[in-house]
Amino acid sequence: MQMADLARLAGVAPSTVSRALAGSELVSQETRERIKTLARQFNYTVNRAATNLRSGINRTIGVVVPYEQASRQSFADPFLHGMIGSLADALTQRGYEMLLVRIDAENLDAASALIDAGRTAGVILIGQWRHHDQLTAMAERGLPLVVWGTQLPGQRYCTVGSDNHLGGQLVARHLLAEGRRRIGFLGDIGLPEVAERYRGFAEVLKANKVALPDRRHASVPFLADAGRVAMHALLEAEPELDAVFASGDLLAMAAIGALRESGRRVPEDVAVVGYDDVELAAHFSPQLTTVRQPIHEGGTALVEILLEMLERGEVLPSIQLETRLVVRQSSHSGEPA
Amino acid sequence: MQMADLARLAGVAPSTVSRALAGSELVSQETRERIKTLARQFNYTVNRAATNLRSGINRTIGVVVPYEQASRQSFADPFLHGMIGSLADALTQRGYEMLLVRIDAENLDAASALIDAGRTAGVILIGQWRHHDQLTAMAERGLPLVVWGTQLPGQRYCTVGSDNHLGGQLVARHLLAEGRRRIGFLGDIGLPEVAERYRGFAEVLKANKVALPDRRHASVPFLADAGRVAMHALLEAEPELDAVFASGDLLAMAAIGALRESGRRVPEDVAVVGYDDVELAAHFSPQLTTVRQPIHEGGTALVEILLEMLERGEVLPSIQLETRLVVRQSSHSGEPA
DNA sequence: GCGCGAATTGCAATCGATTGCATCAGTTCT
DNA sequence: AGAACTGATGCAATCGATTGCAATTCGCGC
Repeated sequence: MQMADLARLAGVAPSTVSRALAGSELVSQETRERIKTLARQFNYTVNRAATNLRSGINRTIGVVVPYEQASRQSFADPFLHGMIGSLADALTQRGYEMLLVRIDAENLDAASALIDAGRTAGVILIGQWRHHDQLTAMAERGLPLVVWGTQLPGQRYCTVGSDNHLGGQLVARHLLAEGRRRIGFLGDIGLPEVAERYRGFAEVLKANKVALPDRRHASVPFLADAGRVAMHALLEAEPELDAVFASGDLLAMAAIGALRESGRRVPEDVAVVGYDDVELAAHFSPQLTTVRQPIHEGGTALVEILLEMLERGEVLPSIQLETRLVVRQSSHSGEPA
Repeated sequence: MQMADLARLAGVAPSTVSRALAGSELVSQETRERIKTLARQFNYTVNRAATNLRSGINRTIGVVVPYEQASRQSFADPFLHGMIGSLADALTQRGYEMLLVRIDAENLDAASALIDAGRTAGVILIGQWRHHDQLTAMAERGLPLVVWGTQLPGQRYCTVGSDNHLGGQLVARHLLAEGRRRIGFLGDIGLPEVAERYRGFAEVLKANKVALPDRRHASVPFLADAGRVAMHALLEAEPELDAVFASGDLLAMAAIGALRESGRRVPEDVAVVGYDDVELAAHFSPQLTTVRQPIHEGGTALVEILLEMLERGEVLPSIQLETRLVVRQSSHSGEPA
């Protein structure tokens, strides 16, 4: 069943059917209704590939979730999940479709093939990973691209994200105020976002003359198992640890599990702070202190900026979302250790 | 830049370029290499809409995640998230693309438009929701469709899922063995999967002459907040509750939070069992006892069955995945209450 | 009664690829 | 040398829609 068939059934030309289904005013109200009804009756839907080809209009957006060969399955992070949900909703609401694509993080510019092939109108990339350079190159080729991540100096592409540097500072100040002094850090500073969090965090500690030796920093991907293992290692290296800043809520939760296993209480013995404020953070036990990244606003912003870039044909400036610390139980004891 | 341009650059006909890029043996090895190199140099990628239109081949699959108007944002469930990740990986690995689509759960057959429009080759639907009838109608129209859900008697479409009935039984037996007698249930039995879990659960209780009055059953969607509220309500109605079976891990976690708030200990005062075994279940505290749904296998099975259905052009039989109880801390106390 | 404009509808070219068939050069065989 | 065949490439129709422009109809004013 195709447009020509429907045209025959309706006794009109295909062009009229095309216009009618598109709701064009050029077709009389009556004909329009008649054709639409007929289409519904016969389960006819306009072929998307043909429309796309002829009109050049494409209303699908590629959402790229890179994976790292090394740390198999980077899809386990609840923050990432929330972001995908938020993007799906934002795109659907604006009448766009969402193509979910996984590519190798070592080869981020494979994402540009989506656009070159006319597959998607634009691309939303989740995370900068280790390839700032590739992203810059893509933006300079004029590819419509928006990245969830942190804003780096002199950056040519558009990012949306929280103020990671500030976030790190907030955590450090909070833990210091809680009287903690032997503070560890969990996260992979090879990733720009994490690096910024670490930078803000380390700055404040330094300004307060609190040491942050290397042994208090465990490099670990966003995976629960890895987090647990890393936390145990951290405790081994520094048994007197009294607080941990995990660069993601998933890591924070895994860390809490490990701390419990080692016989420590949270927050009494060790305070834990996460990053993201995923939905479960408020329902975890103990409820998780964390830096809130407004996920819903983030998804909406990514979509809106990308769509505006498509319309205007130019790269728009990056955005930093409101970033604040949400203090809950995991870091807040009446009597700090 | 399109195929004709590349043909001109290479000094050959477009047809040759087409064959070369498709890796056809009809083109000499040498020409093929030359054209491929040229294409790479100029960032040329074959237009997908055109290919799709002409060849009729479509390698994208629609993954449909329904939402319920009533319980806003059904995208918060970690099990759902894991499933999406698993599907994305399985599809990518087989060279398919994944279109993530949200539709109104009241109108599931909107999913068929994806296929009618040639947008996707087939559809994977997550959850049966309340519209068994619509799904049956779709399958009878011959739409390539696979559903994550539970197998219902006389069903005409293909489902993949755990053995929900067995799962419910396992939970009941376990809780009884732990000495629990006043057991509550959290979940919406309007959903077939949950209904089956409840059926198995209730059967075993009945067979053991343990009462399951209505006041011990709270109907609640898969949302953390709702779970928390429902758990409090359950405690109000039945303060002596000594166990809860939550029909999803998210609900179980929320329930544990609520139990703590009410001053009860888990598992000493109240045992909690979930369903799904999401990744975090093992890292929660207390570690969550739950019925394992093998998510990775599930995603793989959904994809493989759908692809085979596309190939064979017929509906394949449903599958029930291995279903077992994973006993962890949340339900297992040395001395049951 | 004729011309003119507005409202509808139809014609045919077009989007960017794919593919059956024809073509052509070069070998091989007799 | 000519026929038959093989391997590589080109020609042109085709996929299913959209859209600029032409054509038709109708009402209305003069």
